[in-house]
Amino acid sequence: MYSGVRVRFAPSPTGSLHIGGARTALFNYLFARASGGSFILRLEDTDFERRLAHAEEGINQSLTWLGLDWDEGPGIGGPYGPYRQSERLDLYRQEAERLLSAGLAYHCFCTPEELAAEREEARQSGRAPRYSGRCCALTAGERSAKVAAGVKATLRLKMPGDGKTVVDDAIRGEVVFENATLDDFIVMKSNGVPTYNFACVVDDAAMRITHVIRAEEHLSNTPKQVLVYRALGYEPPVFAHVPMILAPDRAKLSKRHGATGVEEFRAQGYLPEALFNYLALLGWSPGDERELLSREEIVGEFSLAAVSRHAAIYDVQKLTWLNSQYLSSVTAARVYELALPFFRAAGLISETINPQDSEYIREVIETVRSRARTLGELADMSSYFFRDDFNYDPKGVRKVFHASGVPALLREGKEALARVEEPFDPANTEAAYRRLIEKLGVSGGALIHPTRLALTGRTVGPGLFDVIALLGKRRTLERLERAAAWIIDHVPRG
RNA sequence: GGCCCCAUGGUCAAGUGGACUAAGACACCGGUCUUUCAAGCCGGUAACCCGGGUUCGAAUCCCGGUGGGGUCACCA
Repeated sequence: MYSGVRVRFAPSPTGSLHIGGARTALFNYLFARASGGSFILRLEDTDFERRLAHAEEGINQSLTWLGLDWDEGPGIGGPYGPYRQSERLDLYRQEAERLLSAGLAYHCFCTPEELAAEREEARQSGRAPRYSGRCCALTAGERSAKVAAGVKATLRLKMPGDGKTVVDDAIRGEVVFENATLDDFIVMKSNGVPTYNFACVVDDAAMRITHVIRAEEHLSNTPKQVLVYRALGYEPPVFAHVPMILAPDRAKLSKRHGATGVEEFRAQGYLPEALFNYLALLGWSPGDERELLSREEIVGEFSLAAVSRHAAIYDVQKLTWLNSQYLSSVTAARVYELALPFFRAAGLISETINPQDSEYIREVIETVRSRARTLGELADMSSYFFRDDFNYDPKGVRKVFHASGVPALLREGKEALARVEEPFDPANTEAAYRRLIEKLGVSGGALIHPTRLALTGRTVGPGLFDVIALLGKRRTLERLERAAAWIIDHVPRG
C-alpha cells in the first residue's frame, strides 16, 4: 500500500520519553501505518543548554521497546536527512536569508535583558507581553552602528498586524486566531541557531510532512508557524492536536507524579503490548466496547477523526489491569523471554541457564503468572522456588503456626509425602494429603495452611499441590522439617 | 491577565437531534468458586457542569456563565 502520507515524531533530547510523548509518537505511528504512509523520527536538538547526553539513545530504546518502528530518522537515514536539527543549520540559515532579503524578517538588536524588562513591565501593568517591533523601524545607519558596536542580532519575522490566521485541525476543526495578538517573534537566535517555531516549519516543509500530529500544548504556536509557511512560500500541512495526558491531580505530567516514563513502566514489568494498548485507548476508542486490542486491530481501525478532544487523566490501575490480562494470555515463550531479566534482577537465577533450569523456570512461570499483574510481581511471587532462605510471613505465623500441634502435623505431612511413589505430582501428593486429613480427622485447611507457610513463607500463592510438585520431594520434606523445628524454637507453647 | 482548547460516573470512554429509564471497562462494594490469594462468573453503587435559547423532541445544535487545561522565552 502506498500513500503520500508522511508524519513525524520530533522529540527534544532533553530527557527520557514520558507517556505523553509516547502517546503522541504512538498516534503518529498508528496514523502512518493505518494510511500506508511513512513515520519519521526527527531530533529537535537545537537547545545546546538543555540537551542531555544519552537522551537520544533513551528515546530510541523506549520507542523500539514499544514497537514503534520508524522509516526514516537519525541512525537509519532516509531521503530527507539529516534527521537531527543540529546537522541542518545551513538549511535554516538559507531559509532565514530568504526571509530577510524578501523583507519579511528583520534583525533585532535588543538584548535579552531589555526584552525581559519589557515583558516584566507589561506583565505588571496587566498587558499581554508582546515585542514592540521597535527594531523593525531602525534606519540603515542605526543598524550598521549596532553591528559596528558588535551587538549580536536575532532575526524576527514580521507579523501581519491585522486579519486572521486559521489553523486547519483534523481533530478540532478550524481554529481562528487574530493576527493582532501575535508579535514579531524570533526565528533565528543571535548565535545563528533557529528557534523551535522556525526550525520545525523549515523541516516539516523540507521533509514533505503532510500531517503534523502533536500535543495540544502546541496549538497556540500554530498560527505563528502557519505564518512561517506563508512567508516561506510553502503550503501548511494538516494539523492534528491531540489532547494532553494529565496526571491524576489534573496537572501536567512531571517527575513528582511518580512513574510517568516509558522506561520506568518497563522497569516495573509492564509489557510493551499492554502499554501500547493502554496508550491507544487514552484519547482514542474503536467506537465500541472492546478494550483488549492487538496492535494489528488498532492499526487497522485507527483514525484521527475518532480521537477525542479533551485531556485524559492516566490511570495506572487500568494499565495494571490490562497488563495482567496480557501477562496471563501471551504465549509461554513470550512471558519466559520477558520475565528472565526480572528473575535475574531479583537474584533468582544466574546469567547462564542450562536446559534443565530453563524448563524449571518455565514451569514456575506457568504456575505463578495468572496471579501476577507485572513482571516485577511475577519475579517476587516466584522467589521461594529459587531460594530456601526466606522468612515466614509474621502475620501468617500468628495465624497458622500458633495453633497447637502444628509441628507434629507438619511432620505427619512430611511422612505422608515421603511415602508418595513416583511421579511426585499434584495428583499423587494431593491424594496423600487427603488421606492424611481424613485419617487425622482435621479440616483440610488445618494441614494445608501451615504447609503452605512452611514451604513458601507466605499465606498466599498458587495451588498448594502445584507448589509441592514443583518444589520436588527433597525440598518439600526439608522445608516441612525446617518449619516444624522453627516453630518449636520460636513459637511459645500456649 | 490576553489568546486558544475542552467539559458524560472517582478514572478511561460509547454517544454526532428521537433506539437514553445514558453502553462498556478500570477502581470500589457484595455474592459465587476454592486449601489461600488472584483470576473467572453473577450482581450493585456511581455521570450528561450551570443558565438561557432553537426544536414536536437536546447529552447531542446555538449563546452566555462557570470550571479545568494549554500558551504567551534568543525552550522545544
